[in-house]
Amino acid sequence: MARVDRLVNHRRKLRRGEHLYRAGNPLAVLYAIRSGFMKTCALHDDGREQVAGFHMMGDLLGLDAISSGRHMCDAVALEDSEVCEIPFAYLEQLSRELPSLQHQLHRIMSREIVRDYGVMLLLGTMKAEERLAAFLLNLSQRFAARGYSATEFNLRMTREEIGSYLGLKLETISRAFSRFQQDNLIEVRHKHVRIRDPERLRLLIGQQCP
Amino acid sequence: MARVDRLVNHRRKLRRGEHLYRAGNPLAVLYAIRSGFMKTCALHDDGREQVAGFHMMGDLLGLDAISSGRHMCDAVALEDSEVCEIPFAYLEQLSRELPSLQHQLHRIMSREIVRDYGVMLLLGTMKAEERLAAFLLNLSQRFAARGYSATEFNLRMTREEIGSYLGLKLETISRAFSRFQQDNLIEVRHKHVRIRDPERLRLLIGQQCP
DNA sequence: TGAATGCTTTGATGTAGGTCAAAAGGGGTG
DNA sequence: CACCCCTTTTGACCTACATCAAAGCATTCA
Repeated sequence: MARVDRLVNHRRKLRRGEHLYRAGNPLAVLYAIRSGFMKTCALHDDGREQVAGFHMMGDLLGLDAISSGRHMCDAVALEDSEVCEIPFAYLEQLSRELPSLQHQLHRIMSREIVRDYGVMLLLGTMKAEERLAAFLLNLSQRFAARGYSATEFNLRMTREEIGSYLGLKLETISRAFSRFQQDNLIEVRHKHVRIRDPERLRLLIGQQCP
Repeated sequence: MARVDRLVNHRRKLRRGEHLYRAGNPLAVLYAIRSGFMKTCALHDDGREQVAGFHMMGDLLGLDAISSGRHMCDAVALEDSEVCEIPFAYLEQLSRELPSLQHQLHRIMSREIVRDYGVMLLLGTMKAEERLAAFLLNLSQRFAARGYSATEFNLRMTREEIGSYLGLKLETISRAFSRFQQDNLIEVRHKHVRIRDPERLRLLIGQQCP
């Protein structure tokens, strides 16, 4: 137990806008988010980039770096945040001795793979409003799982970042928000969102494509 | 060594069109492809599905099932194939004793995560012809890594399956193929592809979006 | 071998979302 | 408190891709 404690010993604070790591940085530690809100950005050679995920308390970051020993994306704090640094070599060593820790690590990596499949489905098959609905419900569910309100929260990211994640332009996000508000599905005012009708929002996914 | 051998002891043959596993099946074994060609399909509750990846000799399948203990996608043989079954519990056990095996497993899972980021970029930011070019170059590179020709190969999947993977309709794929052929980038005749100008194909990615 | 079936190509037309533009709202900073 | 800059909203227009349709080819299975 003391050794597991040592695993999560080291803290690091980040100011809003600060990078936790950048593509190309060598892998030394994984990061568990203790508080705050972050995004990861996948980058293409030609300079294009896309938000690959939004991350909050409890999420583990840096798994992309294990394959090559270097990070393959950027991680940026969207608000002041605190992470705890987990030396990867030590994590591997300890997980050899603790089967439950080992299994937990595998489950976390697998969960990330499954999440990615979900994003592919979203990007490959859904229409704009479906994507935004899925995004909002996903956020809602994750806030709820952490003890926050499922129906009322502040967005930490801009419309442009939401758009990047969903493969859409910021104007499209803005229009979709307005439409959801018109239809009494949600209330949006700038970064603040209240979900008024989660059920209809859920229904909206899947009904749009004939 | 003998114990590692035992890990990859069990073979299974699949006929073209046969399912290796389906979403919902409990996780028992992972699968290493020995020969043949497969696709995995992510599914959404509402029945929509999308090809999440194409897999060939040497690829490891089933990692999506570790998180929940059940498979989260379908795996289907696109031609007669042979896989070898790797009992997951035994793999975990053995990797506790063999650090290099453990690390290898982690790298493979991480590589899948990185691959998924690439697909997100493709689906989120690229135009139709860029996607197809990226797809062809990726296939080419993987065939080359396995000792096959990088410039000439047979597609095992239909236009519809390529389209599903790339978030496009089969007609769009067909038109893009025709256009590439006109421009002397490739020769296509049904399933047979010859890449005539890999360099220009590579250049094409990134030039399309202003 | 030949009929059946599934795949592919190509054309004509429609539309969701992108692009461009302008104005308004907020929040951080000096 | 006031300024500046970043973000957001909304409108008008445009384009890439989807959709619909029909014909042409392969592959398969009897």
